[in-house]
Amino acid sequence: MSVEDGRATATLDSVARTAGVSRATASRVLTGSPRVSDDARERVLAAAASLSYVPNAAARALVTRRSDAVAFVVCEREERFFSDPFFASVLKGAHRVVAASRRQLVFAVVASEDDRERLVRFAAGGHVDAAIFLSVHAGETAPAQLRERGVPVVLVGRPPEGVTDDVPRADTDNVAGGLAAAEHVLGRGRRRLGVITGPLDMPSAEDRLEGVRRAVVAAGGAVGAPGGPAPAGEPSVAVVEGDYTTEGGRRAASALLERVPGLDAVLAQNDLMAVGALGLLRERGLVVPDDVAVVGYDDIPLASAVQPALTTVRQPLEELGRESATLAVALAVGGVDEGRGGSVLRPRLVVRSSS
Amino acid sequence: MSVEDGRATATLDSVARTAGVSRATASRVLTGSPRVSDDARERVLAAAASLSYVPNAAARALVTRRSDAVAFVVCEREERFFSDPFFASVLKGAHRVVAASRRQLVFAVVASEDDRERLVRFAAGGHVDAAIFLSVHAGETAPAQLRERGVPVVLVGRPPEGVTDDVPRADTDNVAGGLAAAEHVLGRGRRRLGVITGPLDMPSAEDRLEGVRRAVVAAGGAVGAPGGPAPAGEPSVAVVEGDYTTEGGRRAASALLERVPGLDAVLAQNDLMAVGALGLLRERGLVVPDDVAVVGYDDIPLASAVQPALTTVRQPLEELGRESATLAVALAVGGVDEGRGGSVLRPRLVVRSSS
DNA sequence: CTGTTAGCGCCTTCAG
DNA sequence: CTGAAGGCGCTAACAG
Repeated sequence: MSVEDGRATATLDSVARTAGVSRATASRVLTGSPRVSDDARERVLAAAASLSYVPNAAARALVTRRSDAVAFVVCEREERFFSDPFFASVLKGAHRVVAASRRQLVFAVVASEDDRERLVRFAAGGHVDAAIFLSVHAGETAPAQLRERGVPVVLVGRPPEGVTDDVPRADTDNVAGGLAAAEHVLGRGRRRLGVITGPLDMPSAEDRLEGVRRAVVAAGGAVGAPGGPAPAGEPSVAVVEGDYTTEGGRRAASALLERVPGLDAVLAQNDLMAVGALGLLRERGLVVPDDVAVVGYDDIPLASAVQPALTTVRQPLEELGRESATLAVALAVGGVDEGRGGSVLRPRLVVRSSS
Repeated sequence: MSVEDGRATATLDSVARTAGVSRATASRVLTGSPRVSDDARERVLAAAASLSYVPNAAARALVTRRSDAVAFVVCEREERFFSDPFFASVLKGAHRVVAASRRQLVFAVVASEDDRERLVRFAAGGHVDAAIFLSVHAGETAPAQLRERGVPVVLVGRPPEGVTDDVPRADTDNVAGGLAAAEHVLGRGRRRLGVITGPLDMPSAEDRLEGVRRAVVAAGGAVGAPGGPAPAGEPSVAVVEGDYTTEGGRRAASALLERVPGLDAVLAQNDLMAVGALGLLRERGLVVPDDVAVVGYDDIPLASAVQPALTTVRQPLEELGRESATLAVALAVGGVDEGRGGSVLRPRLVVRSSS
């Protein structure tokens, strides 16, 4: 500890002075340039330590045009964000990668127009070198605004029409996931399927549903005719929109029960809704899987903890986070997003006792 | 849209030029100074819009020494952070306040030494004007480091010894909370109490336990002698350390059952552990509350959803977030932390059917 | 009300 | 290997 520390924040100049070198040399040491004598390096490091020196990020960013931070932006209200472990897993994967690149992950919630505006100023203003967006709903303008202002953007999941064209993204094959779930129950003789979708303003919901449709059609069934009594043996599908919450799953299951006589399989587009359905079915005196099979989506920890354990379509969530972060870091280095591309991960059906 | 936009990011200078005014005037308009003619204002605004101008945050921060951002730092691994709704509620309250002050809330996880170092550089470097810390464990050095470098710090909850002296904070009265829980069960005739604490490297756990001790002593009981058979009618307390997770609650409840013959009340220091205890007790064939009363802490949504609904000590979580954010914003404006103080909120017992 | 003039702290050529 | 010098984009006095 030097005689006087703290107080006025140390600057590169003060470090250089107490080390007895020029600012340029001090800068070289602190940025890790090799062209410095060991002697000078040592003295600068000592001075910096004794002064608790931390480089002024603003000054540095002004000249380097980099902040060494990456934003992780979730376009949902806090409740949703926290109640669904989906986000936690993706964030975790992203955090790993960003931290490994020695960058700071800053995490923001955009739930209102005000939030959006503020985030754009923050990010486009230079506080982050790239941004990862999750849960992008129809009409979300932030990604486009950032791109327009030169901030590289990565999306997790396929964005709705018109959000941005041709942005790098990390995604899973939702059609394949829906298909796998439906084929599974059809293969076990289920015929009257009910689907509980996510919010339909996100393509992931549509895609998973599309997968189900394909499976049903391939099995010789009709789609979308919820009412009419289908010939025995011919599969049918009814669809109810949910909201990715447990409570929403309950409501949707109830609606399904009302609309589909003989319902024998429920395909929920996330595990939280599947759990809600499980609860409601039990209350109605139906046994899972004997009377009704239930399949979830995501494979969050809860899926294997409930009774009966949930058959579900596992998404590689952490990997999704890692993938998106890897893209973001690459773009942060490269400047704009000439990168394109991205990757599509494969979901995998995990069969447990609910089906 | 002007003929050429995007491309080279717009600067104040380019805005001023296309508006036909000086940089100073443009700056005045953009920072909301009143001393500008309507005419000039209009032209500058138009120019800025047509160029998609966003002020360079680094340049601005360099001169104003403010970033208009506040950090919300949680010192936990991602899992914990997301699995306990406690954090979500506090974050939500903080987000409200920070957003209302037109600042960006940036949220960071510090789970490793690397994370810590990076955060200190990020925050002390000027990317945020203040930092709110949650879940500060013994030995956490980040708050002190930031203070030393001139960044105002606010703590949620009382910090362990030696983390920082005399930092403004928002807290609840944990002794009162523990006391209320214990008095409640004692008042209903329970005599063999078991406490499942949180991690004991945080004072909140110690404080809640202290509250229980006081209640037991006041009721003429002995404390800490888990083994020996106490005279009938004389209350006793056994203590097991938990980790704030559901699974940890199960384990702790099991340990308690083993160590305390005739156990008739479990006081868990958060709801997640109480739920774990509930599950284990049921498996062991014990009926809640007939055989054993269970009391939780926090009052997260799950508490009222489980069967039987959990009696618990409600913490005003969102208010805790609002309080801490209010302090942080005040400090961000005022510069350093001459503020001190902070406030202590009162928890409240919510009686449901588990006791 | 507006333009001119200085830097904020740092990195980076460019000479030595 | 090191020092001197310039400028990143913006705001804040200071004159006009």
